[in-house]
Amino acid sequence: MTRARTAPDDRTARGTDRAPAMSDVAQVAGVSHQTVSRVLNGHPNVRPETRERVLSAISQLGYRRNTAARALVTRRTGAIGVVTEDSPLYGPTMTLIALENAARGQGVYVSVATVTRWDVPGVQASLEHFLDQGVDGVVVIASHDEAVRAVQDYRSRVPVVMVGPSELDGGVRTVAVNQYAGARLATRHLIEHGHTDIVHVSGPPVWLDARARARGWRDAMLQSGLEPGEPLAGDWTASTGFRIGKELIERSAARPLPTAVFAANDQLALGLLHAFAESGVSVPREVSVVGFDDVEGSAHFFPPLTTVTPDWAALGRRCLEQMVAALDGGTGEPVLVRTGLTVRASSGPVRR
Amino acid sequence: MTRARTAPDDRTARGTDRAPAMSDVAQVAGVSHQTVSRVLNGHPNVRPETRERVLSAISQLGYRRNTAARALVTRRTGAIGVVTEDSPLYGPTMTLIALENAARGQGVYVSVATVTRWDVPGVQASLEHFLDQGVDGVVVIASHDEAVRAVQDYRSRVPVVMVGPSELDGGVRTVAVNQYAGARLATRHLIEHGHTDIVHVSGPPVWLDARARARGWRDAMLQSGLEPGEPLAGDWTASTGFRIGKELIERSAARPLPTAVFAANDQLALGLLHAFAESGVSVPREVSVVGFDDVEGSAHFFPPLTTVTPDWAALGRRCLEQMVAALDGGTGEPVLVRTGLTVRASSGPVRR
DNA sequence: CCGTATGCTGTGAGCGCTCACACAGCAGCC
DNA sequence: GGCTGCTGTGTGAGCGCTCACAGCATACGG
Repeated sequence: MTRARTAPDDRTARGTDRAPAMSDVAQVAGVSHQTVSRVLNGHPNVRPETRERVLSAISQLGYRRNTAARALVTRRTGAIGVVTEDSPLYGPTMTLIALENAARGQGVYVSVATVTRWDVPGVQASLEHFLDQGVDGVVVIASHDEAVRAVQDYRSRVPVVMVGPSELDGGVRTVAVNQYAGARLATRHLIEHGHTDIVHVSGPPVWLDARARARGWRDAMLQSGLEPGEPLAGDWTASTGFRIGKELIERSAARPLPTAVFAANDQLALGLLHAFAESGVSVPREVSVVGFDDVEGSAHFFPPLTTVTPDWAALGRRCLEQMVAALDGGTGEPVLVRTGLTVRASSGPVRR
Repeated sequence: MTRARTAPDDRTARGTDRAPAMSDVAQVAGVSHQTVSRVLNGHPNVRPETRERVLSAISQLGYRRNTAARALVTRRTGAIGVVTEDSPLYGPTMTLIALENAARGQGVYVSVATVTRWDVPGVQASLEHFLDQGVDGVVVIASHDEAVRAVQDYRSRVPVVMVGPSELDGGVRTVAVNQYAGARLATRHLIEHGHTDIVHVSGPPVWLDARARARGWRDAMLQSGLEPGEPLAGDWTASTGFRIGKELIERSAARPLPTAVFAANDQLALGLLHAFAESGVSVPREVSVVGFDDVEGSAHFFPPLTTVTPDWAALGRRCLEQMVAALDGGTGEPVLVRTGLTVRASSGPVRR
């Protein structure tokens, strides 16, 4: 009685090891499988009494709809893929979390794939991975030049949303934090405190984020009639911030220390703070420091860090909205999410 | 010619909008669909020449096997679910990344769900979510008491692996960082530098991790004939570390500052460093501080933090191994992953 | 009293794949 | 020659669901 295969007229005598199917529910409720399907899909034309019988049969059997069978016929798996970086960068992690939360609220499953380097083969391998899985759409959390190129070059059957670039050609939808506005906010904050010599330590220039932040700083400077000079190119790490901080101090014999530094992210700012502290340069008395991201713990850096605070949760939510719109075949305007500034002890008025 | 439904004898005339199916490949290659399936599944009994024909038909058509159809008959989706916390804690994030990397290497898809609070309903909702999706197994990254209870109480059709607890009853497999050994390592490091008054700031006691770390500290103290006293109960945040640091300083009139503090994680340590710096207490001259996790940037805290360094990548890999073993129906011994100690400037010899 | 509309339910096909099995061809062996 | 075994391939059923459509009531207009 527990044969793996059963004759057609024997369907209800399926092995006890097998999960119940729609036909089992139908039998228990005394209706056809189609009626069960109608109840499950919220079809209106079902008598309330029938609906009740079906629902109670479902809970009695612990029935769970088989997604594979459903996906086979509807051609929708209800899953989306998210490509993100394989290092725990704060922004991408927060975005992923918010995106997942929003997705679960809509009954969308979220699959992840990480990428070690944002090169074309790496990104396209992730896209392939998801297409093999049969996702309905893919979200790529990256504002890296090559990632953008990889996505734009890739013709896929499913919609793609990029988180990072502020807008893109080629039918790729975008959602982004307003990096530019955030950087201007930070720079203006420093200018309002009387700073005129404000150095920018940028992220790696192949990142769109890094360039947008640098542009925001530059434009804020120019608009106040200040000479921005060249930003110091870094990456996103504290080690590089530390190295650049040390360099600024070393060369201060020739070129005096700036009165303020705007770092492209909090890790860079952390490294700068470390370098200044180690060399006895007082922050914010001698140098003000402002970061970007508001990472966990930045309120307890030494001193607590003034930093630009993106609304990551909003980014994740808007991203899912874009994806849902794309799945429904709608058009999508690029979305920009606002940023705030959290002022802490690392920035203050000029004191020279 | 592009009707949605086609007659059986008309299968090859499917609409151009539809992805190619195995039968299309079969037609192009001049074989049966079954032979295509054999090639795809690496079945040995296929003539090399036939295999070549099939492979070239596959690449010519851009064929991709339909996972839904496959899952329907094999009862395996090839996907696993991962439940993790919806805040960007360092350890869980790193574990997820490593797990995903390992999974992709094995052709396993990784679906994620986050949990806001580790209570029974929350955890079980995530498990339900994954069972609805039809995953082959679930990994729960949590060493929280209630999460453990939720998982143990939940009778699921699929294997569950917990990352965090060092071992568990009820058929739940476990993979964990050796918290206990890491905490002993950190404590012994301090003892070897001559410290005798070593305070422990613990994580929230409902976390198994927190208790294991506290036990490691306690045992190391006792084995050296030192009196551990009661640990100070914190949570995992820098704010709490800051508060506790301030309290230690305030009461130092009555009870002198300890010469060393072992914090249950790096965030707590960061808060402690902040409190000490703000009050002019020199680290490590007056107090040594050791953390746990080796988070991004801990090398640039002020001063750079001595901390226990778990091998997160190994944790993720071992976790997937456990899952694969479970899927194959094998038995599984609890796995413990080793920890190291990264010594930096925040700890040093006693100077009193 | 018939024809049409409307609410509720059932029937059957088919999504694209894998599994079990059939079967042809060829070798080797009494 | 006939039996066995092996290799390579094809045939057909069925996984559990949704979709299109058929049916059978009851209602309502003429």
